[in-house]
Amino acid sequence: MTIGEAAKRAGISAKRVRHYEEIGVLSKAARSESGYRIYDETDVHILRFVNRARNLGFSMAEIKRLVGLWKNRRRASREVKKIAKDHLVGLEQKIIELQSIASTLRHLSDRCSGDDRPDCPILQEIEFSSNK
Amino acid sequence: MTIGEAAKRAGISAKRVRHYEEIGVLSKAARSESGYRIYDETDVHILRFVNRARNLGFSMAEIKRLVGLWKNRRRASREVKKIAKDHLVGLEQKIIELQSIASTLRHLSDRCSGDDRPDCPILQEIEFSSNK
DNA sequence: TTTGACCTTCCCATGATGGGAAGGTTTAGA
DNA sequence: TCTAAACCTTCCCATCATGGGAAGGTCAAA
Repeated sequence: MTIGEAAKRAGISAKRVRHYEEIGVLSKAARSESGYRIYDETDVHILRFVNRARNLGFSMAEIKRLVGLWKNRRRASREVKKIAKDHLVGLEQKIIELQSIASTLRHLSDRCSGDDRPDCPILQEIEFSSNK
Repeated sequence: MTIGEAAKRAGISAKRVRHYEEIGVLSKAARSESGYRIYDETDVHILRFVNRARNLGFSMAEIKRLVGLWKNRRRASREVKKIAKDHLVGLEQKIIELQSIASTLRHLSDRCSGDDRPDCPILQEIEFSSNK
């Protein structure tokens, strides 16, 4: 099938499929006589896998490794778990950071009248708070 | 003072200061005869403000507006509060999304032995889960 | 045969920086 | 006074994952 068909079946854009080939997540596609890329069910399967991993927030570098491990039936599950765990740790840190920021903003926002008056604790606190 | 001094006092890099000028967060700096940018205390003050807003996760577009409002003593606090609230809503959505992803990953990770065996629920679930 | 819907490669843009090159300026010390 | 270090300048490239679009070739149906 053509790139457009494969992309549609995987639920992503053809642009992305070419990109995934370029960065090595997908191996180079076979070509028709006229130069069109040719895909089969296995490729669609991989593309779906990539898309789902992406929805779990994995970076393309991580996904590249995951696809490699996924193709290899003899890999140790340890490797996969390590990638997932590392990713999870990063996520958890990010969540804590965002929660801290959100909490600060809620505090500031609550104390701002938010009307026609110019007085604004939000600006004042951004202005005078310590860095970080 | 020179750009290096101003940057140091604000706790950021000189690169960033030039960048902030380029995107209009900072107005164009005066120049010495030899073409060096010249800064004063007010500029350092603004740079610190920008850096703090950045630490609160505001985008440069939002910061640009905040700096504008901050300079204007007659602005309505409503405007500032709206920017902060909008930002907060975005943050909260992001947090929920990351928490959902983290929860899925924890679940997957817990069920993977993570040893020499090849069986790996993580890959299996990424493979067969529905999209999104 | 024409037309429209594909496909190809290539370049540019995003956001907020950092890196580094090539070249000019200033400052401090020998 | 000369020189070397430590600044400064602009300009271009890279990040990351993706979209937009141009210019041009291919294919399938009418």
